Formats: sequence, structure tokens, C-alpha cells
Amino acid sequence: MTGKPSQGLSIGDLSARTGLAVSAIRFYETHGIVAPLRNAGGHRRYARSDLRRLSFVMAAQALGFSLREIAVHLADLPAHKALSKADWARISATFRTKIDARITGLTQLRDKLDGCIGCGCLSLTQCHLYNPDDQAAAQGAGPRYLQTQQG
Amino acid sequence: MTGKPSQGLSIGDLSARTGLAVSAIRFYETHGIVAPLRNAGGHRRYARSDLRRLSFVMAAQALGFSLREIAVHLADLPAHKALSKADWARISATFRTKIDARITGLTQLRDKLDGCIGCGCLSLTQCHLYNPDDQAAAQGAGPRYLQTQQG
DNA sequence: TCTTGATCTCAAGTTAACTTGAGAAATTAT
DNA sequence: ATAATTTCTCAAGTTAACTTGAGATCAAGA
Repeated sequence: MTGKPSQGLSIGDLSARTGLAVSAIRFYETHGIVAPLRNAGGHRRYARSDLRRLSFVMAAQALGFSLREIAVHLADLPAHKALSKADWARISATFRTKIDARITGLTQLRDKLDGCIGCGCLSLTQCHLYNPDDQAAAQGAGPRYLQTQQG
Repeated sequence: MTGKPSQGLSIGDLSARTGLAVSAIRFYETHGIVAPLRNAGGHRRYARSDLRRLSFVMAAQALGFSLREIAVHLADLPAHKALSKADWARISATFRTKIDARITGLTQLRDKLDGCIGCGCLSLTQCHLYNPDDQAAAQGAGPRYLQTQQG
């Protein structure tokens, strides 16, 4: 800890409390997720609410959301000003919806996978697993340039 | 379609039937996911069972599993020989387990997120969301060099 | 005051999962 | 037999999400 609560938290403080690497926190700044002020010497000074922002980012990422998506949601909030409980509740609710959707998608795909074990289908054209509907259900990994809209 | 069923499927056939790009199928080969034979001219010739392999890969990816994980599971199977129904059932069952785990993780995180809305916690040290237990629950995105073991 | 230690900036490297491009053979269609 | 496709190989580019390294400056304790 810096010991000087007068000027807010240092990047090292944030790192220590969130477990994020200092470099990651700086990286997030370039992506508009946090926007710290600077002290006289040019060092970043964070508000306590930034802890909450970062915690939200970490949670959302663990749930499989991309930084871009997350940034969009955080953009809805006051930039520097502290997050109110209402703000937090609002974005949390939005995410709850997304999480629910994702769980639903996974459940459906699981069930269809079960179905496919029995059906022994080789023809993908009629395989449950490759209905376009399901594709949207869970977007997983990597640079899939086609069809990777944001759902 | 090639029209000559004598020699198996061409890479273009696979592409047409799975929707995967030709380049992606070649890429998968370098990662040990498919291992086609070659005809006289050096062109790849796939078995029908490779359609099933690729379909499995696509499904698993949609569920958020990495190619590496998928490759490990497929390595359990006979390389060139056709997948038996039993083989398919076995890996599907394994994946079912993983899917279940993922759903469980998402559900727990959702509930904890709900809890956090109410608690208004700013101290991450005691926030439900950042219990190490939960971290393992869902590994989402990106090169997280630390702590990204394989679960 | 001086010496570590923390930060700063900026460029470049890394992993995953592919795509794009170039130049050259093999296949297929006419 | 030709032209038009398809494939082949291999190198290099792309996106996301960060990390690593270099050289310089700021801050804090002995």
C-alpha cells in the first residue's frame, strides 16, 4: 500500500488487490476500460470504483465475454465518477441476461450432442449440431472472421 | 462433388459439407485433428468418418473448448480407421461431463454476481467473485500465461 | 541525500486459431 | 488437347489479449 490515501490508488495497489498484472491494467486503459487521472509526476491514480470496474471485467471474462463486449457495457457508465450502486446493478442485470442465454445455449447443445450419439448421423446437413440456430448460441474461440458478429 | 467415390472425399468436399474453410481443414491437420491419406497426385483424400471428426471439433469449439483440448480427446481414437459408434459415444460422454461442469460454473458465477449486486462490496479480498475456486470454474479468453493450466 | 523500487512510454514478442497470397502442379470440364 | 478449377506448399499477415524488455523518471525509506 502506498500509505497516502490522499491521491487515490497506484497501479501497483490495483494490481495487488485485483491480482491483475500491472501491464494488463495499463492495457485495459488503452481499451477504454479504465481512465485514471495522473499525479504531478505523471503516475496513474485510480479511484476506488476502478477496483469494481476491474472486478467486473475479470468476472465477465471468466464467463467468456470479450473485452470489446465488456468495454461496450462499461461505456454506459460514468467515466471517472464513482459507480453508483444503481449503475452496478444495471450492468449486472444486463450481464445476467447474457449469462442466462449462454447457459441455455450450452444446455441445448449438450442435449443435442446426447441425441447425436444415438442417431449415428454422418450427414451434417441434417445433424442437430449444425443448425444455424445453434451456432449463435455460444461463440467460443478465436478469430472467426466470418459470422462473428456480436450476439 | 468429385463424382468419384472410389478415392474418398476431397478437401473441397469436406469444406462444402462442414462449412469449414479449406484452409482451416488443412490447419487442423497440422494440429493432429485429421490425418488424411494422399492420392497419386499428392491431393488429400478423406474418409467419411472425418466428417464426424470435424463436426465434433466444431461442436466442441462452439462450447468454448480449445483446439488443444479437443485434439487430446480425438487422439484417444483410431487415427485413420473409421470411428465406431462406441468411440463416438465415449468421447461424447467425456465431453458431456465437461459441458456439465461448465454449466455448473456459469450458474454459480451468475448467482454470485447476483449476490454481489446487493452486497456492494468493494473489497475484492472477500468478494465471492474472486474466490480461487471460482477462477477454475470457467476459463474464458486469451493468453493468460499464469494459472492457465488445463482443467 | 542517496539508493532501491515503482512507474512511465513505446516497441516488439506471444498464443490461438486461422486467413491470405504466391507460384506451381494436379483434376476436371469442354 | 486446352482451359478452368482445385489443390499443394510455405511464408507471412490478422485479432485478441496480454507480456517482455529497454531506457528513463518518480517516489520512498535508510
